[in-house]
Amino acid sequence: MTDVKSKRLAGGESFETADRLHSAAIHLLRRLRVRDRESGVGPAQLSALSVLVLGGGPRSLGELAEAEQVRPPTMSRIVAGLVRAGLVRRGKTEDGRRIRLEATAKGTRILQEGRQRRVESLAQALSSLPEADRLRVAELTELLDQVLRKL
Amino acid sequence: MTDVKSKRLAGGESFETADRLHSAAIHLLRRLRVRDRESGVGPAQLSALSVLVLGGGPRSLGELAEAEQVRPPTMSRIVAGLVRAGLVRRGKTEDGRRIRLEATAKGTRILQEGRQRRVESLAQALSSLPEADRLRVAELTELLDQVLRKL
DNA sequence: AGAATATAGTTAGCTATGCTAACTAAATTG
DNA sequence: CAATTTAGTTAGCATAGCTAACTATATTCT
Repeated sequence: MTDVKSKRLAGGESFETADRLHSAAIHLLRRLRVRDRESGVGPAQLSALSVLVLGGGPRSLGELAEAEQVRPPTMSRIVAGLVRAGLVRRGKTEDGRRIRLEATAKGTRILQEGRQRRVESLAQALSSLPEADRLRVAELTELLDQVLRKL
Repeated sequence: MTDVKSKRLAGGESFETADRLHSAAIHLLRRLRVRDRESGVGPAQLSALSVLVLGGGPRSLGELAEAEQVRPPTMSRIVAGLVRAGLVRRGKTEDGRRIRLEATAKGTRILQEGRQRRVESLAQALSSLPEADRLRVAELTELLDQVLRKL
């Protein structure tokens, strides 16, 4: 398992890039997550809420769990917190087992505000880059989205 | 607070890019963190350990807390877990209040293995890209490092 | 020197978030 | 219509975030 070379053969020179990308993502979120605490909503709740608000409408609990890569019991509790806080509404579906989860107006507002705060400082850092680099980052972010779809 | 325009003036058109970059980072880590669980070491412990192993040598608890953007009591408990698991060693310094935290050989090994696993799937996704795109992702990573230094 | 203050870490207690195991209720299948 | 499968919840455990309050060591001030 400590044999780095065999893994490099599998991943090619991509390993180095992957490692740095991973590290950059960690440090990026580590900085931004501090601002999330201002919203008074936990990080998992905020993330689940963002799927409901930005991810295109209502979902079942199982779909939410899948999107967030957590187990159903974990999502069940996260949703319970969101409902208690009045940020998400539980609805019924044709299938009596499934629930329909939808963000409330308050939930949508809270999420947008938090998102605003979070992204603000990152946007400022980007602004300080030279024009050319800024455009390049925008361009490459698209590419990154493509890579993530393959994960 | 819901006035997006005023923020866009502050951050310029960078806001859109920042938002997407932020989202990409979230999704990236959401996928990779699942594999971290295989190591049997919690995410906060793993991250703190990585600072000690990859961040260039021993640190005090306060420095670790700063690097991880958490409060001292939180880091105190994270370190306690790492020491209990034999991954980190507590040492003394000239200043009797400060402690010197250093990764053990086992800690270093565990971290490298986990890092390997984590990055593996990302590296594979990168490998499936056309050569040109792969180089562009590498480019983005460099730019991203620059941006992070400004955060 | 000795008292007052500041700094580094820890402990205690709260909430949130991950998990697995075991349960309930509804739908589907045989 | 009984057996199985599926969706979600409940219970119980560990980790990880916080603040408040404490201990111990250093530093500063009289």
